[in-house]
Amino acid sequence: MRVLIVEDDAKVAAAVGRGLRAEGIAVDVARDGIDGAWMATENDYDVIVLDVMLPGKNGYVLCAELRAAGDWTPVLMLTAKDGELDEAEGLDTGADDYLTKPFSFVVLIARIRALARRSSRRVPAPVDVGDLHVDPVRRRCWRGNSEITLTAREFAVLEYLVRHAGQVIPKRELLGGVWDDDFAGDANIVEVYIRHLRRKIDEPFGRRSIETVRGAGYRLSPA
Amino acid sequence: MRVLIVEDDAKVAAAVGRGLRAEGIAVDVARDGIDGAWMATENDYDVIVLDVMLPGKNGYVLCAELRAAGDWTPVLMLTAKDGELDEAEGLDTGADDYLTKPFSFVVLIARIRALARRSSRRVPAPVDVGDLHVDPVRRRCWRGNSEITLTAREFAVLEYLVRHAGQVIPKRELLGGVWDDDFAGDANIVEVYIRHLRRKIDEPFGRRSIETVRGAGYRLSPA
DNA sequence: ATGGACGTTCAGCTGCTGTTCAGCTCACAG
DNA sequence: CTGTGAGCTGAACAGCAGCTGAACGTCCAT
Repeated sequence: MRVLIVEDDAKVAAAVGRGLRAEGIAVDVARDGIDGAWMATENDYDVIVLDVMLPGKNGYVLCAELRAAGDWTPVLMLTAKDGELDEAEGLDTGADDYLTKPFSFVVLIARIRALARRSSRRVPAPVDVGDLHVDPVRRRCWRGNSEITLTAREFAVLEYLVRHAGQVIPKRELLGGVWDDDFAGDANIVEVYIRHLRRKIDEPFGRRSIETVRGAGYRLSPA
Repeated sequence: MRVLIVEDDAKVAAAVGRGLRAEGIAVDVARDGIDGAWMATENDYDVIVLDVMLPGKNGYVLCAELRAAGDWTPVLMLTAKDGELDEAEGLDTGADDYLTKPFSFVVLIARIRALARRSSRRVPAPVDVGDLHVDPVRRRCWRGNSEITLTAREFAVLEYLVRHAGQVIPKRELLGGVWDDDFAGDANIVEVYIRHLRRKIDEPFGRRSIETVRGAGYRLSPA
């Protein structure tokens, strides 16, 4: 899952970002409305979290622009304090949900998940690749009848692979799709997680469903 | 991915070129508008990075000419300093994005990738030439029912041939299209890869689909 | 404070793959 | 028929992409 946060308050942005990342969600942060608009159009997010009060371009305007451009990515609007802005107004510009500060983390995450699940275009439904069964909503995964325990990041990688089953996914794409855009580290991290996944979903079952395509990337096959 | 940079400042061009190549992107550099126009029309790029201030022919004019000629390769315009040129003007002549100097490398690369991604959505379809089936997305290839394993470079060469099936492709064009344009090595490398491909996709099947056109190049035929 | 779970980094290893090279074949011109 | 150069071919080699186990640091629950 990939989320864009448009928030000028660095503290809030950092805190929310950390929290979501701990949940295995890839987070990009934009600090003003201009950047936010650009990132929203250039990338594919599951949910966009919009602060209402923004330098450059306020949240309502930004949201309305996205909708006008045909972008229906679910938007969660953050209002600075209760009553400051009319909820109805927020919903009218095309936001799908709103939340008033201060909010609890748990609620924020729950709402983000709900929005991601609700959006009909995406594929929140469980996916099968051969006898591998992945349920993004419940964050659980089975090979045949045996349930497999995965960490947040492992699940995120597997989910990405499953959603593009059969295709070759370049390492860079995995990095961009599962980790943050500004992830500075070594691309080797992808290999490490592929290793973890293989050890959990393939080796115990004598399978080899995650293939390496040298010089190109990885491919999840039903094999 | 292949990028053309039209930039008269040798320092900037060199730095950007080095950086992009380190990212695995093939880079060609033109030093003025005239050269840039010629290279842009002669080769097929994923993205063109245009400096606005250019000797010979400025970036806006060059971009407008490309568009007029039906070339819709994504263009990223570089303006020397903020406000020097109107962003709207840049976008109006057909540029897809702009960036003001000085810019950060990370941003430049991100924007280039974004532009390439946006346009690359149109070419992922599998191609058939006779009973040879090539699927670029899955990076797989079949002759009839038998799957053929190819290395990254072999696949790149075959993909190029398949996309221009029936045409005679000069060795130089293959070198330019599959390798980096300023590839320093021996052109014999093309012959070597043609040999590899023949051994994999023709000889085991008693075919001769890659023909040599002496003095001209190679041609992939459905035979 | 302690211990564990998790994400990330690191260094060494392995085998594949891209490239070079030298000698060969063969088509074509004279 | 013969010379020439374009193209063919197998082998050799160096570099690096990918694999792997382990160590490290951080966060969290106990």
